[in-house]
Amino acid sequence: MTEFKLDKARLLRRSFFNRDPREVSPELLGKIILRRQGRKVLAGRIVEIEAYLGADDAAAHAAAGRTARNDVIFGPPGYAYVYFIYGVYYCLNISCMPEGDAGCVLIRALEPIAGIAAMAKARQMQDLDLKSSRNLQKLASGPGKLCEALDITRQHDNAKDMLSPDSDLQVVDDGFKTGNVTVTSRIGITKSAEMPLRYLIADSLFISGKQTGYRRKERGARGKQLNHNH
DNA sequence: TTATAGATTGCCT
DNA sequence: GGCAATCTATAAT
Repeated sequence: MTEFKLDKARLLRRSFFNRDPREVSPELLGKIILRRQGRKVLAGRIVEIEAYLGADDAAAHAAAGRTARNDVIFGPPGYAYVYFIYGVYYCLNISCMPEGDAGCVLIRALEPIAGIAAMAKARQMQDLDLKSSRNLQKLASGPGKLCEALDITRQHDNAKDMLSPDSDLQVVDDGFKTGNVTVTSRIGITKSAEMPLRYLIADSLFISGKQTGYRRKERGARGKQLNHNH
């Protein structure tokens, strides 16, 4: 588990997201999604991200052009794009690129670091032993799971500015440095499935998917280590 | 107006 | 590994 000090956390700058999602993704790993519920603070460190581009990316919601549903992706950077999938779950993205240009990053998995009991309750896991790492790994290790854990819905959170001091849904930096960033192809899509746009902290225990030794090994073998300076 | 696929998850065998 | 759950956008009638 990585440490987290709320008083050291600072909102990311707008310019951070005013770029291509492929540049944003590797740097966004290790940053924190913060949810305020009254006096309570729920937080998770980002350990897995996918980049979605514009017209050139058939898998992206933006590919078919601007609509009421995907409007946020074309808007200014740093805003939450929340969509409903399979009639069951919500997924959280953050808009990238200058206003008018499409691009976003899908937040795919979080390492829970604050408000864990509240997250467990939201996930209907309040009766489980939260000292068990196996159970902690189930809290937010997927795009649908993390939205449930942080109570993120389209109705309440779509088009919300995640860089505003007044927002109850923010992205912050507590100074944590990540290593071991790996890139693989994206999960669960059929179009443009070969593009290497999934970024993850390779040794994190909190990435999405079944937590079996086989899957872990396979993933590591297929992913490419990314060189980057921090 | 009706059909179908989808950036997922958890339960079933 | 298979598949149901169940809403939405978009394609096909």
